[in-house]
Amino acid sequence: MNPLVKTLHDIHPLSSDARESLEKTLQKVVIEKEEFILREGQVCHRLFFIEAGCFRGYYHKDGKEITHWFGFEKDIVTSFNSFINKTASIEHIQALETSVCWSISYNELYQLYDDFPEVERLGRITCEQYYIKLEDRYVNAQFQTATERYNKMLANTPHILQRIPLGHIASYLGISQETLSRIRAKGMNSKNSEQTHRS
Amino acid sequence: MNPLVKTLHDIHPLSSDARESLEKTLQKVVIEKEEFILREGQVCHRLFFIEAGCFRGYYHKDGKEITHWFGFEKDIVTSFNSFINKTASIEHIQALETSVCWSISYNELYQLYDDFPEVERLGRITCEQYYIKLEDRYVNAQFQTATERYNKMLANTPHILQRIPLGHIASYLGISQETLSRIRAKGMNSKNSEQTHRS
DNA sequence: TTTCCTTTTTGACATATGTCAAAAAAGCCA
DNA sequence: TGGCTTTTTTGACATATGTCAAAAAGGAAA
Repeated sequence: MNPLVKTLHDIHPLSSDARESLEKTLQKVVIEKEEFILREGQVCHRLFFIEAGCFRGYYHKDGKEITHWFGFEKDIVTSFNSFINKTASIEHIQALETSVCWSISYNELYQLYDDFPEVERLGRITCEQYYIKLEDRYVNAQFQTATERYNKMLANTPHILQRIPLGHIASYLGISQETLSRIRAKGMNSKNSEQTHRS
Repeated sequence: MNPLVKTLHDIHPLSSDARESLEKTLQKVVIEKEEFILREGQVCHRLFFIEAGCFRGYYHKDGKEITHWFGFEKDIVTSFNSFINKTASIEHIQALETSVCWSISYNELYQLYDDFPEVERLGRITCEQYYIKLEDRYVNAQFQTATERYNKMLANTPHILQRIPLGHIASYLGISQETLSRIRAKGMNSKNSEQTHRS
């Protein structure tokens, strides 16, 4: 079974008709490292489900790149506002590793919503889950110190630290790379010493 | 017609059966200024649609209150994570003015989702819209300066500044009240002089 | 108006983080 | 291995914002 369909089916059961339509619609696509699936200013017409690899979304501010999200295996990637409202995207979406995805267009997805209420339910549930994750990130972002944000990342999503250059991570945390470096240096002596074990 | 039902119907048409069920289910409730509809630690079992009035969501950090959202007329208010996942809420929800709301319980809502695909569609669309708004706030929160955040608020949601004490707004913007006061003082001389016109 | 209470502003100083430049370390590959 | 590039760290200094305390301003009620 297509891995996305399996993931969805585990969240909420799909009829065999819905499964079949989904499988027929999803397109497999391989994106090379550094390649873009969306550029600032374009309208995002597709969703991507990551089977393997990772992506980042970023935009430019004062000449600097601001990375505001990462996507990994089992994540759904799109420029949300652009996809839903058909507006020009403010962000670039770039593969950080050569990645394997399953992709569906806006029109295909909405046809499935019309044909299969279970699919629309999955759409609703998925959106709710992403909302909750974003809300958590939001509270972190605005109301915790940089050190707290880094430590939370170390505790909750250490895989990000292992796969992504620190420059992107600093940007994601909303601090300069130098500040991130200093936060890491301080943490070294204490119990959170896993960084020292890298080979 | 119930104002929430009208708002929903304008987004996506509801069958008369669905409208009727909704109207039957929604409970009108008046909440006094300063009163809470949810306390930290409780599970949030209900959604509230604001017909008139306003609310804030806040939690405590280092002994201080952190306000992380406001809700006004036509907004839907709940502790999202708690409502969806039935977990203890980390936030308090408090009326900032005496408010009139329409309320529905989790079980009632999910019964409507089962009975009427149009209602579930509205649930999906509403969630998508709230996601987009939150994403915008997130990008603001983490990647703009306090002055930029304040000016954006002045441009996009001036009604908030007129209805809510500056202490709450400073907290919402992620800065101290003193810093907000200084930002406002600086803006005074320039074109954004609307604060000076207050009677 | 006068008093009282709340909200907002101002001042002095402390701290976190940013910026720019350079050094050090790590990764890559011929 | 040696040389080249990229990534990460370190240092010196600038700036934004926080904290605490007090003053000023604004609102409500007698």
